[in-house]
Amino acid sequence: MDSCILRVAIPSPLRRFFDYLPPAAQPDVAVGCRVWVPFGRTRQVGVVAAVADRSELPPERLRRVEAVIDPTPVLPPSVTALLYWAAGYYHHPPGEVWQAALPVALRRGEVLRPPRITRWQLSEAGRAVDPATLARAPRQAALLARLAAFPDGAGSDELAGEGDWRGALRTLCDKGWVVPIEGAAVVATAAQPGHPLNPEQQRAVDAIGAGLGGFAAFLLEGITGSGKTEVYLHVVERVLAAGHQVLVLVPEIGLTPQLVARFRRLGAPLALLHSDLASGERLAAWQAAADGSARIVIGTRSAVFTPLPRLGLVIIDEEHDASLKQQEGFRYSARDVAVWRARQCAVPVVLGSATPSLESLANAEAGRYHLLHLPQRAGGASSPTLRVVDMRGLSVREPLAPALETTMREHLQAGGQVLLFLNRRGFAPVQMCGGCGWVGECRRCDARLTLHRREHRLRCHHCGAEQRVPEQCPTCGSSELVLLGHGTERIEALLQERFADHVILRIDRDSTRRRGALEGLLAQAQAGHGEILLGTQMVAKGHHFPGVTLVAVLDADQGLFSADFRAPERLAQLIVQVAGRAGRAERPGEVVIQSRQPAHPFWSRLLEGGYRRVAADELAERRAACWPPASLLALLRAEATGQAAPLAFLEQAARLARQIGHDGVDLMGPLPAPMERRAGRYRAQLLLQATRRSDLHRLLAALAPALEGLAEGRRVRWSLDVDPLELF
DNA sequence: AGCACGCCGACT
DNA sequence: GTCGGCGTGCTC
Repeated sequence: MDSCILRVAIPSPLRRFFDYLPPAAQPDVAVGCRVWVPFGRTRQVGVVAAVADRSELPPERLRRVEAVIDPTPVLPPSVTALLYWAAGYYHHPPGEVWQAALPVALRRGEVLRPPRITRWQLSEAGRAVDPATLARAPRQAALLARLAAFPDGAGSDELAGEGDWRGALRTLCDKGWVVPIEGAAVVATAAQPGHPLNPEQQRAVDAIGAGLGGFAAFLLEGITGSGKTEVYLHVVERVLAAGHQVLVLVPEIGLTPQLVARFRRLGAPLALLHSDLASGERLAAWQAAADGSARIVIGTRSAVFTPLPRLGLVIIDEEHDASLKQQEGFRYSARDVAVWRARQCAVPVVLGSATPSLESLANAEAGRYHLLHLPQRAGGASSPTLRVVDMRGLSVREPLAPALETTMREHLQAGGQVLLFLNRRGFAPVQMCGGCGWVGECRRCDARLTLHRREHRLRCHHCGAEQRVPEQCPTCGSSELVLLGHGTERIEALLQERFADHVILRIDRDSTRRRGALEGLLAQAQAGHGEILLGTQMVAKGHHFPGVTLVAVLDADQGLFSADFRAPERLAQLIVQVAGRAGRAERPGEVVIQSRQPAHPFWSRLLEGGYRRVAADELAERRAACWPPASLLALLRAEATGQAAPLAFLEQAARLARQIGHDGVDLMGPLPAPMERRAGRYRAQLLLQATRRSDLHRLLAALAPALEGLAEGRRVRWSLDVDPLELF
């Protein structure tokens, strides 16, 4: 047989593989190995995706692989198969898909070495240091104290903390108090006993346990505090005992320190994979997963592609969370990829959430997922009560209803903490001239500028642009500038007046910009020092505030009238997740929702039937309106500095689609994006909708490669989003 | 994307 | 006379 052909995935936006001849000295190269290849006038790292015996190209056009980087494949056949599927499903260029599966160090062509990382240990001298001498170096003092708890040395996972902890660590090393040691990337810790299960938890563990050894998908719906994590842990113990690995996907690792800590207590070697790791650490963790030494792998989105030779179970925590979907470039859903992977590897997958996505609920209804329900809070804590406070009749300048203030005082008096939720940061979202009606608008976006009073800036929340706050109206010169609306900064100021004898902690992107500030504020809040906590999105996810007995949603109406068909689902999820912060301990919680639309049916559904009732009604509405999950979407987006180019490209795309034939697929648009101009670029989109997956795929399979050839495509930045979450 | 080629305008 | 703007072509 004549020499074989290597089909290589190369990072480029082109939707195809590239064929090469193997090096003359090495005719056999395995699928999954990285290779250096000449590509155009450059040199690239590619991954062998297939070995063929012939190429569609004439032999004289084939070039030769320059060097084979890996003696054995970095990607096993199972991951290669997963990537083929993902590239096909998302109609994304394979080179970028294969690249997404590799840690950055491997993308650059670095050679794999044994997975060892640096751990740090106190030296003799370090153990003798009197902490008092480090009073003016609090980070060094904190690190020393933490290191004392790890006699065998600690990795950066254990040491990461506030501010420039790496700098502090370097100083300690320079002083000779801390010494680096080379060690395995993952180490086992002492196992600690778990908690006993209640009957529902036990049923869930038994059901999942019965599914081990084959594919099955479980939707674990457990209200906050119902003990989902405990169910995971018990199943994981069984998987570990059978000698298998577990993959745990989480939306953001920073939000799940408690989850990670509890998995750690199982005592099995555990690797974390997330974007905050230095590239060497990430590579070491990836290798530990790939060589099987890490038994538990907890990671964010891209961890779904990690090689796991002994995979026995996949867990997706907070499966409804939008962070599981990549929002740029290769726009994959880590949840959906994970379910496919579990099926391919014949292992069970558990999707956990207190507020499951409508997609997953529909899958459960259709019998594709087994629904496991944890209806009660573990440990007998009672669920919070919800109530809507009518804001009608109250001046728009007043952000707090008197009834809410009264309730706040009651809870504070009883020693409870109060958590106020407002999804709008800054002082005021609009600055307007009382004389002529001028409002501060962003020069680069179709958006208003938010006033940030402390920094004395007008800031655009869409592109980050900043301006000085004008003293007078730039149009008419009037000095009568009024502020409309309330952001967290303004509510904070108001609370400081009305609740002068209480501590107020504001937790939003602005108050936590400094490194370590979030950890500090959270620690303070969780220790019970902050009597009133005020926060945005940030407080809705993950963190527990055991002292909170009252949660109030200050402006819940925003999501009620949005053009986005997912808005009600998101609003319900947000409110239920925020409500879950209350009454975690023995004290029952109370949740107050301020609304100027108290009669809206959404509220009665949520109050009477909880998340499940809202979800059921929304699902019915989606089916009536033929939105997902009753239909399938793909969104073709385009943006450019000029207004016409995106629309022209999409018109051309729509014409192509008609040429190809779009039976079973509706073309909606092209239309300018709801916020047409953002960061100086005009944006437009073409929505494709189908009831059958096969119809949509048939069209996209022909359309996506054809778009690459469009001249209009060179004048815009375009991308294809299969199963889009955001229609903007 | 990343790079090179080629064809037109405004400069030393 | 060139430097450089971006439209176009190509990548096994």
